[in-house]
Amino acid sequence: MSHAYDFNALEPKWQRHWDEHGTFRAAQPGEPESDAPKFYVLDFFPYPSGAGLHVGHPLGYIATDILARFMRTRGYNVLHPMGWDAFGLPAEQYAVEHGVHPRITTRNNTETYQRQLKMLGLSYDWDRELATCDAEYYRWTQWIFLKIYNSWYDPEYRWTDPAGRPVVGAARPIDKLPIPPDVKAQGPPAIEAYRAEHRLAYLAEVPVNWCPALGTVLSNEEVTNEGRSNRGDQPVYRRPLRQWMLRITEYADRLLKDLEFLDWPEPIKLMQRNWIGRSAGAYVDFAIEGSGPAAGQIIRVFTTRPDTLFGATYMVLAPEHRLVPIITRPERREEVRTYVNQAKQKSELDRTADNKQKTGVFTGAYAVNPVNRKRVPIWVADYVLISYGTGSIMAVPGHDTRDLEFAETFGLEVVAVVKPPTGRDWRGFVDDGVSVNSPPDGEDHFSGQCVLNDLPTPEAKCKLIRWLEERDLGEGTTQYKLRDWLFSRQRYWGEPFPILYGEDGRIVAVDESELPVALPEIEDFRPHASDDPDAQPQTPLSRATDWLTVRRGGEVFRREANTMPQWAGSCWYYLRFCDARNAQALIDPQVERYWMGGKLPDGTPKVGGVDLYVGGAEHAVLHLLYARFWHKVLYDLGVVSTPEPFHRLFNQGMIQAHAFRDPRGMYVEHEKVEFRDNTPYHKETGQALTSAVEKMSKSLKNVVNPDAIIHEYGADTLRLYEMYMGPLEKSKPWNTQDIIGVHRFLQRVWRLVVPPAPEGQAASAPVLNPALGDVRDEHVERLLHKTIKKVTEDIERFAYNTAIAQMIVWINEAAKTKVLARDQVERFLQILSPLAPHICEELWQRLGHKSSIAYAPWPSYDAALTRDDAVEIAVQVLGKIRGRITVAADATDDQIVELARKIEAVARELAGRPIKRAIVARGRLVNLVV
RNA sequence: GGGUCAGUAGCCCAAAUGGCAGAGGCAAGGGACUUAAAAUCCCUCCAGUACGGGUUCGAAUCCCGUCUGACCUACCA
Repeated sequence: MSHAYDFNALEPKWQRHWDEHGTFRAAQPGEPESDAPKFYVLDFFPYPSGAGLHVGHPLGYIATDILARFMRTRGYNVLHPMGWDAFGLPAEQYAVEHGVHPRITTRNNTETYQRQLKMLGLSYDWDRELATCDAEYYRWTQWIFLKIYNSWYDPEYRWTDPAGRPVVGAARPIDKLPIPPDVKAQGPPAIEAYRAEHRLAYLAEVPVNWCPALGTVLSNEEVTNEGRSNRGDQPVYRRPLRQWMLRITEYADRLLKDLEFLDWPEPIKLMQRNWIGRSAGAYVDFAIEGSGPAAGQIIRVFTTRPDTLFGATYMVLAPEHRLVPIITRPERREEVRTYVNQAKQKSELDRTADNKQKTGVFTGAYAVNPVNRKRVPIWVADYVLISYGTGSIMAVPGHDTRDLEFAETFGLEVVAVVKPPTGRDWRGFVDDGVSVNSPPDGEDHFSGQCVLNDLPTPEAKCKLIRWLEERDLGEGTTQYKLRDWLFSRQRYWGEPFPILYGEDGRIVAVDESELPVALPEIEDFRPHASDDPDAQPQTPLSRATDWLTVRRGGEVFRREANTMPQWAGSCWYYLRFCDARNAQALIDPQVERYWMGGKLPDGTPKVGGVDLYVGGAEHAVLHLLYARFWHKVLYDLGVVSTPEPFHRLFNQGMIQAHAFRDPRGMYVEHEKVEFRDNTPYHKETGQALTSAVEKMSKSLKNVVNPDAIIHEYGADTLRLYEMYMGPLEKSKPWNTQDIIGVHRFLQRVWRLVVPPAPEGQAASAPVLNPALGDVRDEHVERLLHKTIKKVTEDIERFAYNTAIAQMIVWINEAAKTKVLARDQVERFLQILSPLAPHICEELWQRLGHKSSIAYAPWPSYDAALTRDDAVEIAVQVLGKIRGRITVAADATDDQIVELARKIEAVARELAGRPIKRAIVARGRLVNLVV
C-alpha cells in the first residue's frame, strides 16, 4: 500500500467499488431497506452541451451529493438520481452547423457529462439514469400530453384533495364536459368543436417569432433586443401561426396560491408571482357616442383603479383593437390607418423600447364616461397593448404616469380625483389616497350618480364596482399577465405530438396503446430557410413523408409535424426517476406515494414531493412554473398524490471567474495572461489588460476545466474547494491559487492515518500511523465534539464553508497532539466523508473496516462536552471595552459584575460613580452603565 | 423606470434572537528543516464593516437616505 496520498489512484478505485457494489442504489417500496424514511434530493438535470462541464456546473451537484451522503448515514433511504435534458435547440443547431445527427452529438455529450460527473464521486443511483430523448421516456411525455389534451378545466368543481384540502377547480376528463343543449342539437361535429374549445391543449393562431432565414420559429430568449436571431443575426418577424397551446392560465390562481406552502427562496416566489401577474380590478363599459356604424358599440376597458373613473378624460385603443376601423371618423381615417400600419411594422421590442416619447392619433370619435356622462375622446396609441386586459383603457392622466405623459404630449385634460397625503403633488400621484372631485362639489348631474368623495381608495373601488354592477355597466374582475403556453416548435429534435389530422382537418389523438410516436430518423433535419418573410414554415418532420402519412380503416391521416418545446421533457422527469424502468405506467401509484409523499416535521403532509431541489436561479420562472402546471394537472387527474412537485427549492450561486480583455475589448485566455506588479499583461503582445469578474463562460474565455483540477489535486479537493469558496447561494469568483489550502487540509488528514514513508524503502514500512492508540486527549476530544456538533448543524443548513473551516480547526489541533485515539480519527473521517468521500473510504478501509463508510451511522456528540467550563467575557463601561475577565460558565450575573468592577481600568472609569444598570450577555460580555 | 439581493483585511470568506469585528483559507513577510529547491511545520502582518444620518447601554447586524455591483422585470392599465 502506498504511503502517499495518491488521489489519482484511489479515487477511481472507489468510484469503481461504488459502481460494482451498487452502493448508492435506492431501495424501492417493498424492498427491505424501504422501511427507512425516504429522502428525495434532486438536481436540475443538465442539458449536455458539446463543451463538457466547467467547474461552475457541478457546484450544486456537489452540494446535493453531500446532503445525500449525510442523509444516508442518518438512516434515510435516499433517492438521488441524475439524467439528461437531451432534446432541444442547441443540439439541433450544432447538428445543422456541423452536419452531424443530433442523436449522435447528444449521445457523445451525454457520455462526456456522465464521465465527468462520475469523476467527481457523485453518489447517484445510475440505475435510474434517463434521457428525455429516449423513446421509452418520451412515450410518457406524449402520454401526459394526451392526458392534457383529453381534459378540460372545470373552474367550479369542488373537491377534497388527497391532502385533505378543499379545492375549487380541477382538470377533468373531456367526456365529463357538459354540452349545452343548443350545441348538442347541432350534432357530433358541433360537439367536437365545442370540446376542442375547452381542452387544456388546443390549437390557436398566435403571433410567433418567425425567422425565415433560419426557417424556424424562435423563442423570445433567442431573439435579440434588435429583433434579430441571436444565432446568425437574421431578421425575425412577428407573424401569426397555428400552434398548439396549453391552457396554463386556468391554473393561474392555484399556481399563485400554492406558492405560499412551498419552502422556496422568497425572490423566486416573487418572480413567479410577478410572472403570473394577478391584478384585481374591474371592467368598465363605455358607450360610443353618435350615429353611424359605431353607434351602440361598447368599449370595454380593464382598470385596476375603478375609483379614478371620474378622472378618465380620454380613452385609448391598442392599434390592433377591432373597433379602431369601425369608430374612426372619415376625416381621420387616413391618419389613423397610417399610424396603425406603422405600429404593425414595429416589432414588440421597438414599441416597448424605452423611448419615452408617447405617440398616438385621435380617431375623431367620442365615448361617454358612464359615471359622469361626460364625452371623452377616443385615441389610438401603441402604449396600449392588445395582449393585456381588453386592449383598451380609460386614461386617467391625473393618476397614471403613462397616461399623464400622453396627455401632456397631446394637451389633453388632466384632473385630480385622488387626494394624496399632505406634502405630495396630486399630479401623477398613483398610490392610494382619498377620492375627491368624484363628482366635483356642486355637480350632481343625475339621480343615482355614484359619489366617492372622501372615501379611501380601497373603499372607493368597492363602491364603484358595486355601482357599475347594479347598472350593468361593468363588473369586478381579475386579470393575469400569464399567457397560455405556446407549445409547438418547428423543429426536428423534440417530442412528436401524438396527434393526427384527418383529410377533413379533424383532429384525432393517437391512442395511448400506440405510444410512443417515434421520432423518425431522417437524413435532412434542417429547417428550410428563405429570404421571404411570408414564406410558409416547413418543419423538418413535414418532409418525413413515410412517417407523416398514416392509414387507418381506409382513411388517410397526416401526423402533426411540429414538435414539443424543450420544457416538455423537463416538466415531469422527477416523477420518472422514482420508477424509471416501469414499462406499464409512467409511475406506479404505490411508488409515487412512497417517494413523493411525506410529512413535515410537525406531521402535516407536505404539498410538494421532492424534498430538496437544487439548481440555478435562471430557471426560476419557466421550468419551475411549467413543471408545477403539469404536476397540478396530473394531480387533478389522480396520477400523483401531491399538489406540488418540489417542496423545498434551493438556488446555488454562480461561480464566476476573472475575464481579461485587451485594449480592443477582445477576451484573452488565461494562459496568455501574465501578472507584473499585480497588473495583467498579454504574454505575447505585452499589452496591458483589463480584468473583471464575470460569469464563467466559453465566450468570455474564462472557463476552468474540472478534469485538469482533478488531475492535479483530486476530486475530493475540488469538491472541498467549491464548498469552501463561500455560501452556496452566493456568487463568488474562482481562484485556482486558493485550492492549495483545502488540498493541504486533506494531506494533513491523510498523514493522521498514514505516516510519511521512511527514507528509501516504502514497501515494508507500516502503513498505519503508529501513534494511533486508544488514549484520548481531553482537549482534542472536546474539540471533536464541538466539531461534530458544528458540522452536523452546518450541513443541515447548507453552510458547508463553515463546516469545513471547523474541520480544519480540528485537524490543526489534532496534528499537534502526540496522542490520538483511533476512534477519534474514525469519527472525524465519518463527518468528513460526505464532503470528501474517496479519501475517507480509503482511510476507513485502512483502519480495518470491511464495509463502506457511506452507511456508517453518523457520530453523535455530547452536548456537555461542547461547552467550556470557563469563559472569557468582555467588560464594557458605557459600551466601550475596558477589560476582560475569565469566569465559570455558570457564574451568576452578580458574580460577573463584582469581578468586572475590580478591574483597574474599569474601576478608573467608574470613578466612584454608581452603576445604574449592568447588562450581562451570557458568556459574552458585561456592560456597566453609569 | 420598477423590483430583489448584496457591499467586512491585498483576495475568498466567518461573526445564534443586535453583544469582544475574526473561525478558516489564499497571498505577503520572517523562521525551522534542506547543499539547494519543492513539500512540510512554526510565527507575524493587515480592516473597524461602501458612505451619511438615526434607534440603542451596545449596530457589520435594525430603520432612513446616498453610492456601487449582480440578477429579475420592463408602457401589464
